[in-house]
Amino acid sequence: MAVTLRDVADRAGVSRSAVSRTFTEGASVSPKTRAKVEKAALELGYSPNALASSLTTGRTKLIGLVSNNFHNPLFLEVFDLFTRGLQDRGLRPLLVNLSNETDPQNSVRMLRQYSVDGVIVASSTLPPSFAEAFKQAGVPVVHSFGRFSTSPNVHVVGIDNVACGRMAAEALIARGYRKVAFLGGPEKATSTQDRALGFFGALREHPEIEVSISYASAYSFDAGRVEMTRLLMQDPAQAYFCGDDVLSIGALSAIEEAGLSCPEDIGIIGLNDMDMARWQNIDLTTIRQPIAEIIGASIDLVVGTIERPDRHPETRLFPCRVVERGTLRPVHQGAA
Amino acid sequence: MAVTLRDVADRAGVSRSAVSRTFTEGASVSPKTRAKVEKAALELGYSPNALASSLTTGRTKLIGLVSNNFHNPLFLEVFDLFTRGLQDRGLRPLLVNLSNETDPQNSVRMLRQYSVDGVIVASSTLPPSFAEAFKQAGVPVVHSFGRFSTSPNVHVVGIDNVACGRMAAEALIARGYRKVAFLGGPEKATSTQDRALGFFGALREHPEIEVSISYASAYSFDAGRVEMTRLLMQDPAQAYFCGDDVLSIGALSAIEEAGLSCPEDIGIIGLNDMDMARWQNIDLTTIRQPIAEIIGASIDLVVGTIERPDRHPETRLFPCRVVERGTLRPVHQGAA
DNA sequence: AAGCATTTTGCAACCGGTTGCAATAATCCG
DNA sequence: CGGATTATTGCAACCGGTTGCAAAATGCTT
Repeated sequence: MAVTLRDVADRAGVSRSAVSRTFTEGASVSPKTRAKVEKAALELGYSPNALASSLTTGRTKLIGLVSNNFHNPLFLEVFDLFTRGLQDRGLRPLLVNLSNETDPQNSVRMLRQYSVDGVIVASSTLPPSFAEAFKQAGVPVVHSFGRFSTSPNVHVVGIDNVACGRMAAEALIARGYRKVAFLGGPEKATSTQDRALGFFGALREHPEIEVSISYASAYSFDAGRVEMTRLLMQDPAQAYFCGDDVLSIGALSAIEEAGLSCPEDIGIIGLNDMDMARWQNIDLTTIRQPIAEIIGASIDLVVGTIERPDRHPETRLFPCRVVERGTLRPVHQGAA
Repeated sequence: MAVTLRDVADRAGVSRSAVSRTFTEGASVSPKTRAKVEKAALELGYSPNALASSLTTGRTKLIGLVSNNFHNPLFLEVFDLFTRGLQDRGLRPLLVNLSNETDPQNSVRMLRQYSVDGVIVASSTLPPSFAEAFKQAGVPVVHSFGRFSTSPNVHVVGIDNVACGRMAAEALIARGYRKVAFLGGPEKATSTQDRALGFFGALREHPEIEVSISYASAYSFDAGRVEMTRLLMQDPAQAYFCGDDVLSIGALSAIEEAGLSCPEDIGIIGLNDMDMARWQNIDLTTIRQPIAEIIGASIDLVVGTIERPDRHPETRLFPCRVVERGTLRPVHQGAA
């Protein structure tokens, strides 16, 4: 069936070790035998079995990529960058979809059965304990898009959600809004809590500004739309900081449907800056998460931890910035 | 380090074979030894190494999932369904991102090194030769979202693009549009060509309707917007059949920006029915691809081919249907 | 209790590679 | 050219499992 080491060795008239060595970086083979082996390998169409070699080397170059965000368009970009980044380093992503799974143990067991070299948990909604379960099992792990912690148990890469909340508040203040609100994602998500913390923290210094809070049931278009529809029936704020871009677009839809317009009647600022946010018929003012940097750092960390497993857990947070578009009125208008 | 078969065997006081058999479906083990083994395994936290066993069984339960569509939101749904569907059958997707790759040989080699049991090529833009390269290499393969062929070399699952083109034309005719156009994706993509064929085929029976054709440079928002902007400066049609939903949204953006409105001034019908199409502020009339069925069938086929490798190549096409929303005027208005 | 059919079990070889070690070959040096 | 040094090579054991086969144990029948 498949052509093996032995076949090549026979045809080249050398030992199996010789063949193995020609395909092993930095092993000792004479140019002569190498040539013979390569010729035979080419003729037979041989390429070494990565799984068999992993048995002795202990490395599979497989990386578990675990996520539960298969409904947020941002994550298509995330998967794109992760797969490309891993491939560029000769690593292979084994994708795990956690959509209706909550217990980490199944994933841990499965990924250990496949001897993954490391795991990347890419999710802002999974609890820290999820990634920690991998660490517990002795698998190098980093939690991407995770929550900041001063004494982390695992590597965490992401953004400073508290700072983002503050940044959003400041953006609204600078534009002269006097009645603002936080329209968060699911209340229990730690990212939501952190952002609320920053948001209200910044506003505490501005007692003249009226603030309120509510939560959408999910980071989704529908949830954003439903919640904004509800808010509009009461006494809406002048501007909202929404949990993420998808939620924001749902809110925009509700605003439009109510015959109001943005930013004239109500301002919206989102978070993520997914590709779609720049589409001219959406044109969402939002806070940009530098996902390429986050993903690059995540890969660096997991690779680093594979090389030095005892490496100290580390948190890397990347700065975000407001991307000015069309759903918030310009700054100068609101100058006091 | 990791706990192995031998450790369990020692602790349970049985042979290694006994342990192996307890973890092998349908092997002969007495209840007594099974109990001993399970106890020991539990105490040690043992779970069998899938890769080691694949060496002898010849099955890895790894499936290569190959795609180059990491910028079309539809494919997030596609990846979600594929990963879930594969997981449900105990298979593991090894994701391969082909974004800037055109030569299949690298992917073939890599996936063979990992002894994948099968490969799913999920792409509407890759040529048939890509999937065929896997077949050539003896790897069971199915091309999802591929092109119809009467004598296929590999399994193909998708939609009948010619029929979709026809369906789009009929939808426009039924709504009384007298001047219609095809706004395709990249001209060289076979899906584009097939749809154009169906579109113009249906319109041939209606010589009273004026038709024209143009192509966007990619299946992307920007490309759709650019092309529609160009079209609007000339003598635009009353309605357009766009290559896909993303392209359509780009076109909508251009129409809106030109101060025109949809469907009053210009009608648009897309293709795919990705989740976003139903968002009320997009509300795109489109042709629905039944992606869940396509993906289910793809998985069935790849699994079937793994079991019977000599299975005859097969093409499965699923019917599409028009999803009535807000970017085409209603049917009755246009009744002759 | 003996005789026979069935299960259960362990041995050992094997899956496709890697690698330490000792033997062999090549190279260098005076 | 001989001896010392270094590079190359093959053997054999091993990685963590599976499996055919024959021996041992069990169950059944009379």
